[in-house]
Amino acid sequence: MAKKFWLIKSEPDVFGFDDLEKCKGQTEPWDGIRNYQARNFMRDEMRQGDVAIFYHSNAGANVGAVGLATVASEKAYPDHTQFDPKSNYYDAKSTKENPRWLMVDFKYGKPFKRLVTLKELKEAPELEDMLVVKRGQRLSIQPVEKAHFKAVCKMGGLSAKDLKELGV
DNA sequence: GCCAACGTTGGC
DNA sequence: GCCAACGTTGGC
Repeated sequence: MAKKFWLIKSEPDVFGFDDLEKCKGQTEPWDGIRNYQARNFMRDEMRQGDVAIFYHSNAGANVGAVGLATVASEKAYPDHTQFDPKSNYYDAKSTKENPRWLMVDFKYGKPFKRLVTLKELKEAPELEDMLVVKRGQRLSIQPVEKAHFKAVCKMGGLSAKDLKELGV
C-alpha cells in the first residue's frame, strides 16, 4: 500500500509541533477532530506510516508549515473524548456501540530547517492547486499530492536523506 | 478584534 | 429537501 500524504493543522498556542516533540514517545492521539470530511479521510485513507505536513494556524506571522509527522496508529480508532461529558469535545449523540468520531496517533518526524509561511506557499506557482492555499479552506486534515508534499519539504530545507528516514 | 467563508442545525 | 440562522475557523 503506497504511502499517502497529508497536512494537519494545529494552533501552536494549543498544541504545537514543539509540544508533539515533548510527548511521551513523541507520539500523541490526535483527538478533537469534529468534522465529517476530516473524519472520513482518517477512517478511509489514513494508515500507519503515512506522512503529514504539520501546519500552524492562528499564529500571526508564524502561520505556516513547520515540519513532518507520521501516522503512528495502525489506523483510525474511536476518539475517547466524545464520551467524556467534561470534555470540550463531548458529543451526547455518539455511542460506544457506534462511535461518531475517530482519531489517529501522530508521531513527531522531522522539523523543517525553517518555517515555510502561508505567504510563501501561496506565492509558489507549483503549489497553486494545493488545498491549504485556497481561500476559506478550513479543513483541519487535508490530503496532499506527492508533488506538493515534496515541494513543501524542499522549501523547508529537508534533504532526500531526511525524507528517506521517514520512508518517503 | 474583525469578518469572510464555511459547516451544521433545525424549522418548515 | 430547502434554506436561514447560527457557531466556528482562521487569516489578517
